[in-house]
Amino acid sequence: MHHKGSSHIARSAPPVWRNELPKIVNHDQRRLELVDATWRIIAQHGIEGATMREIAAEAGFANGALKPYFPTKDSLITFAFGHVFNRTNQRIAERTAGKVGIEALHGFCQEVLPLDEDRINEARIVIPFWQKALTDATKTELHESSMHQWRAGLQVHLRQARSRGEVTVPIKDEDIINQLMCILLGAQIIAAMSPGEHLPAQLNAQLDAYLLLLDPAHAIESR
Amino acid sequence: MHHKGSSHIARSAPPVWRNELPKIVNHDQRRLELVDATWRIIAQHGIEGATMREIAAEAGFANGALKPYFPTKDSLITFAFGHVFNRTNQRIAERTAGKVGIEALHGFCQEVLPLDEDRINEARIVIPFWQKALTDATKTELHESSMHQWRAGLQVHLRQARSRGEVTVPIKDEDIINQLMCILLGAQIIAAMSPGEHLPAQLNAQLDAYLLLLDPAHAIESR
DNA sequence: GTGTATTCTCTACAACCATAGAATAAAAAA
DNA sequence: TTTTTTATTCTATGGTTGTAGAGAATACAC
Repeated sequence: MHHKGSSHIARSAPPVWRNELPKIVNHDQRRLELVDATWRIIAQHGIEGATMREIAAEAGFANGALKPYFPTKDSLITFAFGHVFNRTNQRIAERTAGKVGIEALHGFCQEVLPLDEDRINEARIVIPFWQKALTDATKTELHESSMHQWRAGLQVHLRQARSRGEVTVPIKDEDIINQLMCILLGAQIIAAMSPGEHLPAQLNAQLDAYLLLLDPAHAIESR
Repeated sequence: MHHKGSSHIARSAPPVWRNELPKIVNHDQRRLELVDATWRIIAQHGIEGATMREIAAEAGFANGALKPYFPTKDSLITFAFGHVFNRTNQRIAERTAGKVGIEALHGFCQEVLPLDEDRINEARIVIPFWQKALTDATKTELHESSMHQWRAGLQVHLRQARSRGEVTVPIKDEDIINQLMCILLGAQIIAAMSPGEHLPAQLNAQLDAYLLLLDPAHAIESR
């Protein structure tokens, strides 16, 4: 009935109850494989096409093989969304490590903007997530915590940029952060809806132009 | 089998074939009522809860009563989305009539930003539409034509603002328009996901701050 | 090889959906 | 009133979904 894998942390220690139990597959790794298949299905056929059967087939299994790892569909989807968020946040952390001010802001945004196929797919997955979060309380929490995390990160970098004189514009930090959040989320929609029309170069130019706006003195000089 | 109502234009002229046919309900008006019920259902229970039965019940009818007016669910949903778009665009047209330059840009954006409950609900409906458009070709067309229409409108107002000296910043029009589009779409997401946290005053301040950025000389003066 | 715990496949089922169409009600016309 | 046309309800159907669980297949220990 119960499966032996923990929900998040791989317990490699063998159970001491009775003698050795052979444990063939790593449950947590399998979960990641399934999430990866889910990710592929959603990116390709949208969330409507992400049925348990489709996901199982994409992962190379039959209908009921998912249950020991995700007892319900909702648990799978929630886990998948969380995983995409975590991956994005990890990329952000790596990219901004050791950077400060405008450079950190720039790196942060570049890791969210849909500049390559992977991140365009992420955007295609995030949109169904927003839709789900609109009606599901637990997913709303996940979403809000992520958004607050991003805002906090942007806030730190923005303060540093201000103290370094890289941002001189007389606008409240709150408004700048809101603008940045909107630009990031809006770009995800635009690029997810019509990729090909909005190439990486355009998104980059748009971001650079905005960051340049934050130091008008410099912007005027560079005219 | 066939219903007599035209798809868009109310034909009040009685058919001359045979004798007078009594036509009790205005089909086009009924269609709008049904779209309104659909709108309410989606805003309240999300697109997942928008089943034919729910929509019919919300409109005060039984299950099969919708068919003479919308032969299929897809036709209803598509028509509903189109109607929301049209309503937004009409509001924009009214708001920007007789205005030019920055003032027109400001009015345009204010009619899209989710500043009141109606427009927050519109945002809640647009998100499922994006998700549908991701996999449905005809809806993608509807979306893209709308986005191009918005871009064209913004372009006109931006050019006027430039020629009036209200926008002096050395950034390509294309980039500014992209930024505005992202701000508008992003704000829809943010406000739809967590209304209450992002009040109209905040969104207004954010928009004003951005438009002020477009004329740095003026922004610096006002420091 | 034999036994055992595990993993997966396969079938089944109940719920729900969009849709179709017959049956019924209503309302105007004669 | 009676007839005719329209409008709506109601029931039925085929398909799809998530979930459950029995059984076969698998891999390890002895």
